[in-house]
Amino acid sequence: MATSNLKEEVYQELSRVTHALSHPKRLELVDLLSQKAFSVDELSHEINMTVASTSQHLQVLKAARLVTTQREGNFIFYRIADDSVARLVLAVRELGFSRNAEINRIITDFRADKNILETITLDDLLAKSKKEKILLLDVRPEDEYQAGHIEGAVSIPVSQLKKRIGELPKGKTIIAYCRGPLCVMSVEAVKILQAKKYPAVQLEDGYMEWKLKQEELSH
Amino acid sequence: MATSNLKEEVYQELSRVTHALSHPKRLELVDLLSQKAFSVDELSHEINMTVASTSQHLQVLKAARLVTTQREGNFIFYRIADDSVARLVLAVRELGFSRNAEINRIITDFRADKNILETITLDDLLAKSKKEKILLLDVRPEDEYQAGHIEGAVSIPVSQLKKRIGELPKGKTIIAYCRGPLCVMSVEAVKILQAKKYPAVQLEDGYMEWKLKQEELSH
DNA sequence: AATCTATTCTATTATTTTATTGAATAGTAG
DNA sequence: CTACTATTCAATAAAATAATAGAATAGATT
Repeated sequence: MATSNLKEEVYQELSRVTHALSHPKRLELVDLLSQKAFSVDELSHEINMTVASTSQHLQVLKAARLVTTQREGNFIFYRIADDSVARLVLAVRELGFSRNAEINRIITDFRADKNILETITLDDLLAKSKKEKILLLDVRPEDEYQAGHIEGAVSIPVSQLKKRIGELPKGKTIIAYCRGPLCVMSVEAVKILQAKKYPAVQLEDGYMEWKLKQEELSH
Repeated sequence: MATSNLKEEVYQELSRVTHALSHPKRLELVDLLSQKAFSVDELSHEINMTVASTSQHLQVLKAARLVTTQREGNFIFYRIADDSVARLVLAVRELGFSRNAEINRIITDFRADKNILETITLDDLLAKSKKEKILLLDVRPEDEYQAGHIEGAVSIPVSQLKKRIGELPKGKTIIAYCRGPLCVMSVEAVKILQAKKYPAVQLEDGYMEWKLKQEELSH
């Protein structure tokens, strides 16, 4: 009787995962939650939607078991269920970046528009740190830095960079990073740094990309 | 002007990929195409849908650049665009298998129903081959074997197994594999083999899982 | 107990997706 | 050229999804 429903039933279940990730805002939510836990209210501002809509999308992610919730006082904090969820979204992004001409056009246009000359990846980072003295700068909001950051990084949120720029040493190349390739905080930071004649470069990857890579290396 | 549309536009594009994979039949199609190229007609039989519906789903996959087409005579053959697509679907499956209780229930029930006692994974395979003499048996249709198979495997499609069972050596443990964990051909094969007193075990993984693992190892 | 706050739920409307059917198309073979 | 085949397209109806606004809820604070 249960002869060949196996495939149907399992694919049905699996499609709940892909379906949950099939909406752009939900992809964005998972990417955000890869950084740290957020309240619904915070998330709604980040993704620029009403609280009610944000909540709806979070329900979908929760029903697919991609995120979990935890109440803390008045707030309900959403967090990613597992690093494997971040890994899946990363795989989607890499597939898109490597194979989708439209995405490449969007990013190329953006870089041209922002006069971004040089960016480096995590793979380049090690090589660069051997050639010259570098300082790794985390420009995300401080609570994200505290929830986890790339080893050796120093925290100055981009919002405070102008007034705290004196804290930075001269004579080192500053590598600024934020949430990842779709986050513009490091773009902003590099612009500020270069205006003050600091040698600064943007790291394409963010904290979660580094973390996932660390885990891979330890296997 | 293009100040902060970057994220929106890219997530929009990325969601085309996840959206294409958000339907159970389309997941199944991609899994099938991981084995070899198929015509629309063949695929429609495999996934048990009308040719028109199958074609529609294939258009969706094609629009998301997950598959490509090539005409050969009267037929149009669909193939997977890239191994990274198979890798993505594998990641979805692994996430589902590891974290979704419902999927585990479905599979446990299925195994109980079929009296399946022992299955092994690719990781177990090497260890087992050192302990005892084994024969790796590919029970998929022969054209799939010819399109690519696990190194050292011998082909006897499950449909021919009963009459060709004499070709198999006695005294070796037979490890039967097919398209992967959701394919029942190896289940069937093991049942036939055990009925004839051959020591036989089912390999959970299939050809594509092996191939992706090989690629990983070579990096 | 009453109030306040963050989140979720409900109802509604507009939009998108899906399966089905039958017609149209592109290319093959006679 | 004609008939044939595999595939795609087009039209339809049913179902699912999404955004919105406002009501309801659960827990914290007073």
